[in-house]
Amino acid sequence: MDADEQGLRTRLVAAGADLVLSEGQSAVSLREIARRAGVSHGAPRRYFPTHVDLLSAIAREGFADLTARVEQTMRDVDADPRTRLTALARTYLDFAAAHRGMFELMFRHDLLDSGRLRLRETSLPLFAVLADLVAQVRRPTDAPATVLAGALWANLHGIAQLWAWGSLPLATGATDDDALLHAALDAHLGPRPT
Amino acid sequence: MDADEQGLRTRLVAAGADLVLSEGQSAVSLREIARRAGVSHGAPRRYFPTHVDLLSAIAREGFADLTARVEQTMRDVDADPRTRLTALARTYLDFAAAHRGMFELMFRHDLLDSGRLRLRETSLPLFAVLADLVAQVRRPTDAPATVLAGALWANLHGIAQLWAWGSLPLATGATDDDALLHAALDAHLGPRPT
DNA sequence: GCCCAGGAGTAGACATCGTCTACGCCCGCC
DNA sequence: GGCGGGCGTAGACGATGTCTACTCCTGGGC
Repeated sequence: MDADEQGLRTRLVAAGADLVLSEGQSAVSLREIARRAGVSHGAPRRYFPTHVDLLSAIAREGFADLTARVEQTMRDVDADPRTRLTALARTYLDFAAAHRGMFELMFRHDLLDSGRLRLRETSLPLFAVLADLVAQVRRPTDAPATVLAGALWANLHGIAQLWAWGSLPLATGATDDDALLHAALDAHLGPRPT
Repeated sequence: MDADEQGLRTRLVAAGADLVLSEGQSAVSLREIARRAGVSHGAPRRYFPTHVDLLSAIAREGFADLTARVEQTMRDVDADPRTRLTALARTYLDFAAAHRGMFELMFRHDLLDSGRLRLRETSLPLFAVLADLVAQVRRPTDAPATVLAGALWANLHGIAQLWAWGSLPLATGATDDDALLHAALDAHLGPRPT
């Protein structure tokens, strides 16, 4: 099962993922992906009717990658839910910073709206992991579990984007995002138990 | 000072803003903007060396619009800082929902990174308004003021994007974003005083 | 009154892109 | 052994961003 032996569909998605990771979103053209995969510019069309379909498949790969990283993190840290949430948040932020182009692609609204490959639903397993942990640490006076989890996800997502985009470093003058991460966790989940 | 009498530079930015508001980001091509402004496709080049420069000017217009809306909101609501923060947050979310294409353009990382027109700095006045209010309601045990404000901004931004993009409605099953907004405010600023 | 220098916009060329269509090649099956 | 269909090629088309050569017009100096 060498990489060269895989189907063209798989190779196209892999080439696109490589490309967006290394060169950014603007480099992910149909024709460049086809070139990297060693096929003509018309070849992708047999598997992906439009460019958007191919990009959606690449974005799915991104969600799969992020989900896998989170699950690996969940295997690596101990059982305390709060510790696990902190590690999950750290993984999310690190992913966004290290794979900015892919992170951007994953949340392109035109891809999400296109409904190709049910891209929007692809984030649900990830949210489920977060929601499960949130439910374990939720205090009675907190918002309902799904609201609390949604608000926390949004906070992580906002920090990830605004930080990676450079807006938050500029506005806060901070040099790393750790303070923001812990501020968000403390705000939504209560102060970290010592 | 009729609109037709303004300089081409102004007309191009206005045409681009109209376009991104009504047709979305993919419609904001150099040539289409030039067509709407009634000039040839080469004309914008005299004022904006590249497409990115023109898009950055349009995004600046977006930040100016959002800032103006927030300031208008600040004039409309009473003096209680917490009430003002709630109104600010509501304005931010409404703007993102009502002007999705512009909101998206304003936070395109390639525009922010290009440094054209110091686009990234354009969000600072807005952040200053938020930070000022946050400082007024900050409790002694909270995170430092800039961190608290940054975390809250990120939360608002995350809710705005994930909600407008459809991810949060899908994940939480909610039909409006009010619960998320108040959950975020309560989390960062403490429960709303009755 | 003339000239002319330079700003402002036009128009065409070029490479690239996404999409569409017509065409070949090759492998397996009867 | 022939043939049909999946798989990929190749060329065309319109659109885009950028570059360059050009035209037009206007205003100031003599």
